[in-house]
Order: sequence, then structure tokens, then C-alpha cells
Amino acid sequence: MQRCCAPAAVRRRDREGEAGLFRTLADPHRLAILETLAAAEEHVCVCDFTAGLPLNQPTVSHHLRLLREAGLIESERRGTWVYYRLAPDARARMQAALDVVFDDLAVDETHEANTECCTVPSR
Amino acid sequence: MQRCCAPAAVRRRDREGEAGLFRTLADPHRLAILETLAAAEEHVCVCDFTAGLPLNQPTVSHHLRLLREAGLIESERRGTWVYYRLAPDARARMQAALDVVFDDLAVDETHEANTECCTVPSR
DNA sequence: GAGATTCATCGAAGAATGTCAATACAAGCC
DNA sequence: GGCTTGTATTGACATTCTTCGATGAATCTC
Repeated sequence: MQRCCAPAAVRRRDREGEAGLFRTLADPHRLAILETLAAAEEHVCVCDFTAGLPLNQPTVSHHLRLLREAGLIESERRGTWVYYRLAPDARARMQAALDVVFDDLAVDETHEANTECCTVPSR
Repeated sequence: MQRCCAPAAVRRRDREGEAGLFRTLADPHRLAILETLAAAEEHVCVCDFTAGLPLNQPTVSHHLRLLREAGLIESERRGTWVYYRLAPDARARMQAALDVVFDDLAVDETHEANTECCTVPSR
């Protein structure tokens, strides 16, 4: 009787934070905002997003809030206008989230002895 | 009368595909599956996921289907068991999606003349 | 063939999300 | 002060997502 596979493969670390970061990027309009901010040399006015995106103003504000709460962008008020810019570590944090998933780091911290695995056919 | 900012900042390219990829990673259990497959040397049996994740079997199957439909993982049946592995280009595709957002490439393809920008205060 | 096991699919319930109209808040101007 | 403009928040609705029980499909053993 053999196991179907290596006994304890499944990683069980909590990836809620990384999943939340990816969820923040899981909307094309938020990607457009991030892409705009990443390409902009200066801060970008909210009014540019309300004018440039096919969304109403409250929806734009909603997406900006989600990005801000995720720590990916930062805001600054200048008089009547509010300007947004990419957070300095935005890209690094997204890259780190990706690396956590695809790099085989931290080997012994997440395994669990899965002693009731299936058996393998003769094949 | 001055503009509040550079006239045509907002990117308007369709990022539905990239957003869909990020949405696929926007769940901690799917991240655990990907992380497991990335760390595994061999293919991983579905039974390992149903045993190792705090989810019922139909839910595990659902997540595997989403990952498979996104092209991030591949399946292979061996007799009764089904084995999954990371798609060869999975990481590269996620990296490309990230780069599209944060790299300032393809400068002239996405701008739109936003001629009705706000004005800037004297400051 | 019948029965058992593994995995996928279906259908439904609850939660989360995207969107917008209405409204509130903040700042500048008269 | 009141008025106007830019932005944020609230409340509601429709859609999507996560989850699970029930069921179906595929394969193996007897």
C-alpha cells in the first residue's frame, strides 16, 4: 500500500493578507487607477479620474478608498482638490505577495502530517 | 487659468484580463493551493487538498476549477485519482500582469486627451 | 454485472462586491 | 454669512463569489 503522493503537501499558512492585496487589484478600474499613478510623474487629481473613467464620482471615490485602505496609494489635499499618488512600497508589496506564493521559501513552517492520504494504483 | 495637473493622465486600456488573473489569486485557499503546487516537486493529488484544506470536497473542486480555467494549473487523471500541477507559465503570467500595471511601458497607446480638467488654485 | 471510491457538477443560501443617486463634508469665493 | 465646487459617505440595489449538500460521472475491485 503506497501513498498517492508525498504525505503532507498542503500549505496551511494564513494568506489572508496576500489574498486581500490581490483582491484589491481584481478590478479593471482600480488597475487603471494604479497604472495611471505608476506612470504619472506628478500627483494625480481625483477630478482626472472622475473625468477619465467611465464611472460616476462616488464610484471613483469608492475605488480610491479601497486602494488607500490597502496601502497602495496615498492622498493629499490641496485646497479644494485631492491628489493621489502611488505609495512608495506599493509595487514591492505586490511583488512580495507574488513571491510568497510562487517561491519555495519557508519550507518547514507550513507542513502538516497528512497521515490519511489516498493510496496509489499500481499504474 | 491653469490645469490642476497633466492633461491626460488616466489610462483607459482594457485590463479585464489582468484583473481576472488577480481575482483568481484573491482567495486565501486558492493561494494555498498555488503555493502547495509551486513548492511540490511532484503532482499533487486532489485528495491531498480535500484532506489538507478546511473545505468540503465540492468547494475544493470549485477552487481547482477556477484555477484551471484561469490557466494557472493543469490536471491529469491517473486511474481513480486526479493530480494537479502548476502550469509552466503560471508565474510568468502573474508577473506580466503585475508588470503591466507598475511598469511605465507602452506610453502612447493609452492616453486620451482629457481637455476638461479642473483648474489649479494659486497655491 | 454490483458496489465502493474519487472527483466534478448542480442548485441554493449567505456574504461580499460594484455601482449609483442622494446627501454630507470641506474649501474657496462672493 | 451664503453660494459654488470638489470630494467623501450613506443607503440601496444588482451582481458576483464562497460554501455546501445532493447528485452525477469515471474508475477500480470483486
